[in-house]
Amino acid sequence: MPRESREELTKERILDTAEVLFAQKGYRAVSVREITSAARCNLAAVNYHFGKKENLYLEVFRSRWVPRATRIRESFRKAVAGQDSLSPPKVVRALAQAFVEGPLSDEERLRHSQLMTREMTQPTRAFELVAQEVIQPFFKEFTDKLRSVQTDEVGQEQMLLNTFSIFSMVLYFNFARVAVSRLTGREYNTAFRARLVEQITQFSLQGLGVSEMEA
Amino acid sequence: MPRESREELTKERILDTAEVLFAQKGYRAVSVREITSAARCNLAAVNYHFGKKENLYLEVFRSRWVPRATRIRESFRKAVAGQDSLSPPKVVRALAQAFVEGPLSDEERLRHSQLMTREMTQPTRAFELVAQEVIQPFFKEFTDKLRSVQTDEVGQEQMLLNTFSIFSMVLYFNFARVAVSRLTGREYNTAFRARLVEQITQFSLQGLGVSEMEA
DNA sequence: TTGACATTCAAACGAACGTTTGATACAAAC
DNA sequence: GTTTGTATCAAACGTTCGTTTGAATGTCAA
Repeated sequence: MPRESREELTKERILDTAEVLFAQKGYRAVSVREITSAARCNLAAVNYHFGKKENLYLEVFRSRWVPRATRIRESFRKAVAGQDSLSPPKVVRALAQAFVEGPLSDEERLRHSQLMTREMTQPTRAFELVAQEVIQPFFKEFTDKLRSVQTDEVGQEQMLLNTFSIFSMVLYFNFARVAVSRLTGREYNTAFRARLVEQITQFSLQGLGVSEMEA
Repeated sequence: MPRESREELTKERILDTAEVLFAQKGYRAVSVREITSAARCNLAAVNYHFGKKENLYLEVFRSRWVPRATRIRESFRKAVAGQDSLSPPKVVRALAQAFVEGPLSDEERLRHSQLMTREMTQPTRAFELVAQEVIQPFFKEFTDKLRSVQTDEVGQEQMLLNTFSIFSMVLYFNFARVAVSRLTGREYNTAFRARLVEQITQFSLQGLGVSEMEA
């Protein structure tokens, strides 16, 4: 086997597998043995490639989660850049779409918000990474964009809280699928996701005090 | 020692301790040894009183979480019952207040939403309990109350999604304290909680399409 | 006082955990 | 052909886990 390509393969396989399992069950509930056997490699491979389990968890965020978040962000950026004339409804809808219907597959989306929710409820060393490299810049970009097209003056803190409100819906409708599905009786298929984008967009726009003239 | 009172004491101490630890760290991250030593009792006490660790977790929800949810619900019920004339703003504000400023202490509130968020992201056997005995009836009570004072006709599913939207904010501002505090630079004190109630109320009312004439 | 029952306790059980070790295989460098 | 460095592997390390055991303690009814 070539010296580097095969190393890469195993390492990548471990990262892919670990991300899925960590998202599904959480850090503590996943054993190194479970990861390595699912990734079809030896138990010692984790310690060889990452030193210890905790480093693997961090590397999952660095090499998988952050890039995915970047894809979402770029999806939002392109959506607003592609418009002739921008308006608050368009900006908000672009955000909701980027997260709920965006570039991610459905599995990816679930994994993404599961990992994120975990770090928000019980932050580990990965939270710093998430906050600094993703949440903070993304929040800034969104609020800046929104402020640039909003007519009435809105304070910094008010703007931030509004963003949190919108964000809470986006996150909730992703991570609380079980509860939402159970209570609405609807599955998370394409139609329902489109419905959720509509809900988030409309509710947020009105929440922001914007009349919904244009789509 | 009297035969029953002391049994109660140990059992109750275990439940209190277990709830705090489960909420903070999650089921897997808390060991039986950690619980029993924090509750100042013997390791075997958990298995004697609850059979096994999993049963203890369930009993925490039965004997601690559900009653607390009931207290929140009654706080909401009294708030709307105490009004002379009801209006959507009053109903929504009653909900936000019940959750964010309600009958719970700040620690209790955090514990409560931590446990709930955990069950929503990765449901265990406790989720059925939470869904059946708390979420479903509370959602029904809230939507019924809101529908009774709303002028325009709103469909069942739309109503449910609106409730989810409101609920997502309530939950998010509780469980994502770390992120919210970090990004707003504000601590979760009385003043900020009042600010959050205002945010949730106003955002939701507008989201519901209600003009905010009365407080 | 005696017997039955409830509760606590120290000690140990086997299983699973994260991590380490030393041997082995193999490709590239000399 | 020998050496060097990388990657994989089975096996074992010591620790911690949930659970069990059996003796000890205390309480109350008979």
